[in-house]
Amino acid sequence: MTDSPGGKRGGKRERLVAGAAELVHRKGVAATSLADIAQASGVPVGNVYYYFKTKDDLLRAVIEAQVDQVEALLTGLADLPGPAERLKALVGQWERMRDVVARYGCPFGTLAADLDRRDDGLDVEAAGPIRRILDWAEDQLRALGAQDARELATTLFAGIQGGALLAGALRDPEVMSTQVRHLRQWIDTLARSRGRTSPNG
Amino acid sequence: MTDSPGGKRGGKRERLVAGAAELVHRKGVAATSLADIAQASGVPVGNVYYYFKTKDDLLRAVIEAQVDQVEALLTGLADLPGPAERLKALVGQWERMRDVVARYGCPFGTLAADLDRRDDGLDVEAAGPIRRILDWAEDQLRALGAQDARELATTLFAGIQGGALLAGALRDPEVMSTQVRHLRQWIDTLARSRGRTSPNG
DNA sequence: GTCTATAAGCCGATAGAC
DNA sequence: GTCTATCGGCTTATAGAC
Repeated sequence: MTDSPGGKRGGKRERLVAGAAELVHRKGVAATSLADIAQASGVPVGNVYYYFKTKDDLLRAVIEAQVDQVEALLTGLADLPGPAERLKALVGQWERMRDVVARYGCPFGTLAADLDRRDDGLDVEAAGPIRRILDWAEDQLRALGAQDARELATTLFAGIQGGALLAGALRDPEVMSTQVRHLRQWIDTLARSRGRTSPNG
Repeated sequence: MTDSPGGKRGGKRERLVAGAAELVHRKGVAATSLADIAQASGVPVGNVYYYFKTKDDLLRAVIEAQVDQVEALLTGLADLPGPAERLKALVGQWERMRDVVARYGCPFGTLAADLDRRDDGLDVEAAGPIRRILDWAEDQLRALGAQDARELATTLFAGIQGGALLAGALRDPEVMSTQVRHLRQWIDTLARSRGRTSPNG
């Protein structure tokens, strides 16, 4: 942030990415203009193109920031003693975000949903954060003794994303909390009786 | 639909609503222009405003069409012998739509997610189809003997919507199918042991 | 590196001929 | 009722002064 002369940037690139991430989350990709982002980031409109060649380039940077964010989250979870604790701490993240989620949805889910209607590469990239969480959850569930870890990870994360979508549509943070509580109980059940294949039964 | 002279309409209104529904599903609300809709519906651009005063008015008609669609679906399910059969037939709908869902998401979920970022009335209206399905599922689960029918309905539909979102993000119809299979098993478990409160355990 | 000014095109919405 | 032509505004992106 504090740059010496000759290479000074003033963190404008970072501010643009952060501003884009927030606006894209709140208004959606198509409804967010570069002018909006520039203004929210305190950067002149035309100057955006010095840091990002196109709007898609800026979106790519937002996705990369999300991937870093997920990576940092999962790294922090690694300290916890067991896979069940780690999985419950993961879903706890959406409990902590419940008010934002109930208003604008899950940042990862909404961005992926926004961009997966495309056909260029950006749709695949936008699924990165989700894919990373699924892979990690699969590892934890396997460590927990689950046979069909991938399917269980999908069901777990589908519960989170579906809960986030319904909480947003109904404008009710309680929906997210209820869903998180159910998923925590399910993880406990799974931890107690290892090797069970049915995620819901 | 078949009009006599003096009041002839040629079904243009219906074609506009159908075209708007399809394009809004595939490209999203903000990315779909009235010109796109008019062209897809075989109606001149300026003529759209004879049938709908604004773009939001047309969106409102799309939502109403979705509500009718949900109502027809649920009415068809009423013939089935028991609540468990009806619930399993409901989730079976997303299995049948799996290819579309894996490409463009669930029509109800994506439209609700698109519009719930707003603050005008349209965000609440867009949640109508989802709310209707939740209410119906709650009734079925209560008939099945569940104590916390509303929470179970939320968990069930969250599983569907989350599965649809993940299937879309990962571009994998199998994700939707796997999720539907899990939910069917869960309904069976629930039907066998009535009164259990935990949806996953 | 930073910023203003503006190009070129698409948007929702309107006016008015037929 | 139907359609063409078009307005004003906003969009992404660029040119070029400083």
